[in-house]
Amino acid sequence: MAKQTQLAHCECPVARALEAIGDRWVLLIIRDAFDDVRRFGEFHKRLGLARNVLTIKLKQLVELGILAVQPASDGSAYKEYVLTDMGRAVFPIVVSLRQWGERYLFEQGESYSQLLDNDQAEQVQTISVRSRSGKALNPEDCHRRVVRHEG
Amino acid sequence: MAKQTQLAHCECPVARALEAIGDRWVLLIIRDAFDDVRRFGEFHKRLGLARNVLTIKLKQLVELGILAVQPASDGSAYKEYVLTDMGRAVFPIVVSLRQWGERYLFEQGESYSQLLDNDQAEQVQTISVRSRSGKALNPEDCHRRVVRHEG
DNA sequence: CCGTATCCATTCCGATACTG
DNA sequence: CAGTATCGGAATGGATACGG
Repeated sequence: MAKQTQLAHCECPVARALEAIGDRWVLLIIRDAFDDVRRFGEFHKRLGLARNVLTIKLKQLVELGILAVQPASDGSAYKEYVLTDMGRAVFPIVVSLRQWGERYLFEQGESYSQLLDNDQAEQVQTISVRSRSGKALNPEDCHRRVVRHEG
Repeated sequence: MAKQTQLAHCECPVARALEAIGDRWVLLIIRDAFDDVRRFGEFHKRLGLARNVLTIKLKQLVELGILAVQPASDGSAYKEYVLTDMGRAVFPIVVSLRQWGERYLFEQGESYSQLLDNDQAEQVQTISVRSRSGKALNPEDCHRRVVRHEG
């Protein structure tokens, strides 16, 4: 709790982001939401986590503004959880995690799921950090400076 | 433990990546390593976590191959922890977390640290997912397919 | 200054049972 | 099917004390 408060008020955006979504279940829920999963039971089935935990995580995500609750599209009595713009903006985080995992965490011959674009059915580009001019940047090509947020 | 094993053997690279580095402290240690922090005491001072915890996290990161241990560059008796190529490859993950945090987690007037490139001292590009042809892709423009890892 | 070992509080999570 | 309430075990992390 003390730690959470620290991070949440920290001026490092990385720390704040981790405070919000730096949680295994939360990121996996968002990953599945990108796969168009919307229903409680569907999340539950795919993730295999306890239902009470899922309840809590979904609630957190709604409070954070990452998911929004909608009436079910099929007319059933239940809710659906859909990504907001803020939630959809997590996409590059999930994809960069994915690409790093693909690259370093699989042995020869193991199978894994790849991300393809719908148009060409080709793998997406490997995400990289780029300068305004488009040059790929390594960690040592960058530095940090404190500024004031102007909306 | 049961959960960890599940995720670690899962064929989803996102899940595996989270299993490895989906931990607040771990990612914050890597973030500081990008800031050229190398020493135990320096990590400790900047992160403010308990020393025993730091010991464990550093050991994990070394085992994973994200950090490597070196003799101290200043001739002192102690170790230094430096990023490997695998560790440096985490850069886009940290930067995308940063950009998402900047965008959604700060109020007007709050200050935060920004990432600039050394050459032009301009903010880096906002990270996005792109097709081979360079087109920006939204989550719904993509799909997944299972393949076999060929080195 | 670096790192480890022990102890304890808290948190997290799964299993289960229950409600609508 | 969707969601809540309770409980117990496991893991996490902080404080502290100790050794290199």
